[in-house]
Amino acid sequence: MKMQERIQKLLKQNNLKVTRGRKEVLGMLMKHSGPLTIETLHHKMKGVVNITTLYRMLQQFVSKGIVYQTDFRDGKAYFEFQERHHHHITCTSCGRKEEVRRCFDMTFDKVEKESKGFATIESHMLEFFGICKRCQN
Amino acid sequence: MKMQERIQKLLKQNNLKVTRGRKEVLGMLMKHSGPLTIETLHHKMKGVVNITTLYRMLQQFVSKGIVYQTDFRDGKAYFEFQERHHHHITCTSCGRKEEVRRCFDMTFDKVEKESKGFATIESHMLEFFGICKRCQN
DNA sequence: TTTGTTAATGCAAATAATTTGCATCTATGA
DNA sequence: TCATAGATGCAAATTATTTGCATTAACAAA
Repeated sequence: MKMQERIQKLLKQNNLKVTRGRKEVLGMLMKHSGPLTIETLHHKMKGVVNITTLYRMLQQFVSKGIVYQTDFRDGKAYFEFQERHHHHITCTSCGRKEEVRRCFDMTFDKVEKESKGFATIESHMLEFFGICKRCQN
Repeated sequence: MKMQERIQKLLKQNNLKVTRGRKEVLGMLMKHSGPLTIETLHHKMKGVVNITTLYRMLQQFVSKGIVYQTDFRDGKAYFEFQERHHHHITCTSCGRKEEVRRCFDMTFDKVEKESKGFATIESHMLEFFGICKRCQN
């Protein structure tokens, strides 16, 4: 399936109007591998969408589960479209990031069952921090 | 062991000077259960430490592994002193939080082994999001 | 195709979070 | 007691995020 077609489907499934802005932003996230800040994303899309709209758009994408939102302890939010769900390790010295392909979803089912106040877990965020080999030398 | 004694030990072990500010801040984090923002912490300690110092202090505590830093997708950082390491579920509707006592450290060892670029994982951050039972009704 | 409704967007401004530079002070080891 | 590196405070700058409101565009129904 072509990307534009896929984006259209994805938006409709989530009751979101198919606008030029959304198509472009989702497209950019799909093409780009790795998490992006709003600022960077805005830069990459110069002129296409206002930064306020970007904030609102991404909030929606995250709440619909289309986009993964995460945090690398540097004071800004990161967003990533994930072909397969995954996480990251970040070097606390240089910021280098590596994908963590391992999936923890099975363990997470147990969290749901053990919770008193929550019936459903919709999403999670998991990030690792360490010193990369390059920085260690 | 008394709390003040414990704090002193904790700071010395981490090559941090034992200052009044650090003792008070760590003490406050220990007494309070649950994650706090810098803003809230600053409020609770009115007059004792400057907010800039608080930022620097907490950054150190986190990098030394004394304090757990996390993120609840609301644009600010949260800090928690954890007697036993744990995580949280947050309601995306009302913000209510519940502790997740389950420990994932065994699984995380595997992440370390499987990584190419990182030899040691120093910390991680794991947060769950969903709708709490109260909001579901 | 036209129209009405509702959601989406842009813009300007406000607010909130975090960082920086620099001068001063203080904990601690010699 | 003294020297020094690290810790702190203050003011200001920077960066991230949100709000209110007016305008526009998507799309379902006529």
